[in-house]
Amino acid sequence: MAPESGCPPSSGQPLPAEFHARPTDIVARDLLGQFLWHRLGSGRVTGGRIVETEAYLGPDDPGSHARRRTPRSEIMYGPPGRAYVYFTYGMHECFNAVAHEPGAAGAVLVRALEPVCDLAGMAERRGSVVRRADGGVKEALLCSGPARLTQALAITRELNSADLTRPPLWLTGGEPVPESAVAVTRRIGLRRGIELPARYIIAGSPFLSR
DNA sequence: GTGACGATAATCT
DNA sequence: GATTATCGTCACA
Repeated sequence: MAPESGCPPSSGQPLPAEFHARPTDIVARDLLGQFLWHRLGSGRVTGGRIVETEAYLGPDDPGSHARRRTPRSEIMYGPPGRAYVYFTYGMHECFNAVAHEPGAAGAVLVRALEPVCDLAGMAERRGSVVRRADGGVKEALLCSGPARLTQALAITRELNSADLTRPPLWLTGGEPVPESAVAVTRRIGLRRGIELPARYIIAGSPFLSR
């Protein structure tokens, strides 16, 4: 699909809540190749194709916010298919999709997108770091990190607990990604639980973090 | 190209 | 009072 040709594309159907009601690591794998969209107050839709995710499990995962059940992590124990947006490092927001089996807890951190719709708006929100000397845009820097993509898509904590099956913040289906294109690594940036292989990427994508 | 470091505030102990 | 699921900048190669 060429960027900006029908944004968002009408072909993709919203992912149903049942998509998220499965083991968290399975959902993290299956979110690769799907689309994340945000309809802004202006009516404009911005978003892209998911190329990198991480699974964060329940109380037994030392790297997960859900290792303790607190007011912040409570949403990870709630119904699958909602947004978990948290604030960290004093300046960054990160977006997760709550995903787990009945009775469990967990969420999938979306770490990187391939930009598809409203690249100009993304560039504006991301600021001078994505601008080239000649005025062009470094597309690989727009959404290549969990805090970068929330900034590019204007996703804030106000969207915490939003229903991801419908606008203004929602997910739609894309072309399935074959196993041969998927790689699994340890998670990034953690102090605890970093050894768990729970980061899923579309190998070789130019839009990954790091 | 790589690696070190400071910014900055919500959340939790 | 300590910690943090990050990023941009700076030094150096």
